[in-house]
Amino acid sequence: MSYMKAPLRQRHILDCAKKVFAERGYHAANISHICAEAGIGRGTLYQYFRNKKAVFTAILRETLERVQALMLERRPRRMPRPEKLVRSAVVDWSAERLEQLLHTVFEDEQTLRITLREAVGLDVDIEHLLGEIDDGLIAIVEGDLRAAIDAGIVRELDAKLTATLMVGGVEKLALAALRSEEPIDLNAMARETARLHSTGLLSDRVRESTTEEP
Amino acid sequence: MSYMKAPLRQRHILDCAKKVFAERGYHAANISHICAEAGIGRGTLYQYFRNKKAVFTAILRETLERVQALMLERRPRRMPRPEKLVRSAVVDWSAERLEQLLHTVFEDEQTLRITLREAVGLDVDIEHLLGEIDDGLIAIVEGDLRAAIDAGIVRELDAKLTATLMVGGVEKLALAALRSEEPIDLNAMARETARLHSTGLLSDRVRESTTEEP
Amino acid sequence: MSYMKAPLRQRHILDCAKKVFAERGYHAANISHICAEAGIGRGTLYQYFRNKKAVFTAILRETLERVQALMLERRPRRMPRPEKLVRSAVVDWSAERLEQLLHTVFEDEQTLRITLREAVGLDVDIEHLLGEIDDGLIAIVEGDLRAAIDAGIVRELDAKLTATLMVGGVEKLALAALRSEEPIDLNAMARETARLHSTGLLSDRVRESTTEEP
Amino acid sequence: MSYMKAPLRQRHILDCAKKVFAERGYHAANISHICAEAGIGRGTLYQYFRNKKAVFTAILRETLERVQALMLERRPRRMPRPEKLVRSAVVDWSAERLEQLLHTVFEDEQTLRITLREAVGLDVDIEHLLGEIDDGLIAIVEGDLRAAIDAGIVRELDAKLTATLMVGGVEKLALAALRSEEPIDLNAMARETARLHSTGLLSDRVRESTTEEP
DNA sequence: CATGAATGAGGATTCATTCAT
DNA sequence: AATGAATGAATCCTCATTCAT
Repeated sequence: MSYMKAPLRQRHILDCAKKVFAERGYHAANISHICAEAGIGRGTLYQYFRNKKAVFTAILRETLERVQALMLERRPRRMPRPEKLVRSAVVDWSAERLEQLLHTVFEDEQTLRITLREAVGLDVDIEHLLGEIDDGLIAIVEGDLRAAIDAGIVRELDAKLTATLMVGGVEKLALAALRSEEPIDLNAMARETARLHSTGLLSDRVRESTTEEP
Repeated sequence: MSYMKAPLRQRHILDCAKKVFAERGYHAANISHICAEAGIGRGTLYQYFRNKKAVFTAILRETLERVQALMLERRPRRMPRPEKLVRSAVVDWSAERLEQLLHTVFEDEQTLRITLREAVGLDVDIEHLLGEIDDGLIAIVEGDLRAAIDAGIVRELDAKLTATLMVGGVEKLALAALRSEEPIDLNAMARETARLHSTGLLSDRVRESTTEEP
Repeated sequence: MSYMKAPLRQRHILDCAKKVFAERGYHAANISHICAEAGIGRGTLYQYFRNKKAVFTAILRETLERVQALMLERRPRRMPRPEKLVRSAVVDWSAERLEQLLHTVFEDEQTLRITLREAVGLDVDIEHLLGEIDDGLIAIVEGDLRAAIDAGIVRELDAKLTATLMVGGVEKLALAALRSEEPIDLNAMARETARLHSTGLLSDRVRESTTEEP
Repeated sequence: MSYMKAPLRQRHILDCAKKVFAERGYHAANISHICAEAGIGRGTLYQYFRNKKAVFTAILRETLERVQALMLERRPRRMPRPEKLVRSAVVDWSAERLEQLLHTVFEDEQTLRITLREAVGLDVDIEHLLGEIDDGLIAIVEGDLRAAIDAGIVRELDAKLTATLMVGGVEKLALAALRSEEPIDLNAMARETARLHSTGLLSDRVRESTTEEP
């Protein structure tokens, strides 16, 4: 095809592959599909990637790198004392943190689709990568949680487990949206997740404990 | 191999296929693997299932049927007035409901693995089945939530969205356990999920709203 | 199924097989189709026929037997002297003979279809049977021709070759009708064939030979 | 095997396939046989043809194309007045036309065998192609007949039906020759067919009609 | 006899990958 | 470097036939 410097072309192939994998899934996506999308010959792809799986893992690895970059970058900052805060402010802050996380990791819908759907259940190596991405996501949320616990904003709880529940919840919202072919609004999802998890389900009418006077 | 009446053999094949699919995933599992596991010739399988996909969907369909049976069966009962309840009791009850749900739907680890991992991202038909299972799970939790809202136990909130978050959360716990090859303790997961979602994250030290006096 | 004496059941299977083979052709017709049509179990068929091919050849053999019976039966009779005859009478007689032949051999449309279409190009044994049927048909026409030549009604010509042309012609008419899904009118075909072959194409205006005076 | 540019290789495969199909028939011919004959790997064939049937129909389609080309090319020319002609000249001319037709359409014995034997009774699509070939052949002969009728050389008759009879006759001769494994002499067949059909069977001694004077 | 459960040889087809040009 | 022609391992699936019940 047209001239392109090697790194540029690699980037180009990766973008096309991401599109094709997102649309068809790993197995249904052929090397031919990717090469056609990229406008290159079938042999050319093999000058940039060792094999099909290498193309796929390269995509996941980019996602993982974004997650890991975020882990380093998002050192928990000092937090205000809880007495200075109202619940709604915490929810807002929490939602923003989650939004930022989701937007960074799932930078486009294709990445979301690949990570949450097409890469699932493929192969041990890919499963491992997926695990690392998940661990990263959870670790980030967990970090925030720990900081908030330390600051007395969040009560004492199992931070990792809680982070897993939160990430799983928000991902399920995304999956449901993927399925219904609605446009995906990560912000709304983050906001709802933050709200529910912060405040909990129970009505104020439920008593705190038995020991309360009648 | 040995003689077996049709319905029995079908059952037998299905059980073996479930095992093989859970162990190797859809694509890596060959018809030969399943037949070897079942101790039958390759042709025999085709007397009971149209093709490989039909075997797989039969497994999912059984799971779906359990979900749907539970939907009918689990009509929400009368609930006590919230003033009669303490939080821990609600959490216990909620956890029990979730446990029951998980145990019924994911009756064994193989089913769990197939539903949450191996069936993901395969094909539109399978995706559709998975969607129905998910919808069922969520609808069941949603029903409980609505009943609790009506009884004043749970505050007013988007029941479906909340149910989705809860189901997603608990499934993520299960997935994480699958990955780490720990034994899977659905009860613990249900319990933790119920606790977190009931009570929320925030410490009591965070004020309810700005308007409160100092 | 219902009780049936052996020869009767064999007959029944053969009739059903004929129907199925005519409708679907040899390869597309499964043993299952035939057994379903006959209302018997798949194993039962093998008590009456050695294998699939034996069923098919049995059908062809019946046709062949009809042809051979006709060969014996249709000894050429005395024919009138040609001077006693007019062309139209000869055509009529010839058409009748051909009609009789076709009706006897192709006793129903299924037989016609199987003999002319479904049995063609299958296998050496079947090809051989088909050849015998063809030879028989041709020999019968040839016999008539020879008798007519001896009687001076038909001019001296290669009787076998001529018979082949006639049989081929009328079969082609039948094949064309099969293709167009028109109802098959063997009588009309016989009549037209007889007429053309008797009289020839040429107009009277074409001179007999060069030596004629101007 | 060795490198070959696409169109050349396609041609090569087609020629080899023709040979194999002619020798073994459609069902007995495996893809492996064809590839072995062509000296290529099994996968290579699928770069040029979608599937086995596509290879076969490509062969038939080439035959059909030759027939259709001939239809366009062979516009009936002016014919002399019948009074200028003698029968033998007409027969010669007619035979030549038929020879030309047969040689063009059945350019080799393989094509003949495939068209008349191996392609018969296979499948609706193939049957349709065969029908088109037949229709073309018949239309060509029919065109000649109509021209000859217009010129007064051939008497008034059903041109299409007559053409069908002629084509069927000559094809039967070819089939008989195929069966007996004699070498196939299309010229001789054309000649005999032309002669018989032109002149008819009847001896001159049969009177034209009853109304003739004694 | 009748049945239908079990079988496995046999073939078509796909597609990632290699390699000559 | 780019191409696309060639490859063949890998696998699903069909269906005639056998045989236990």
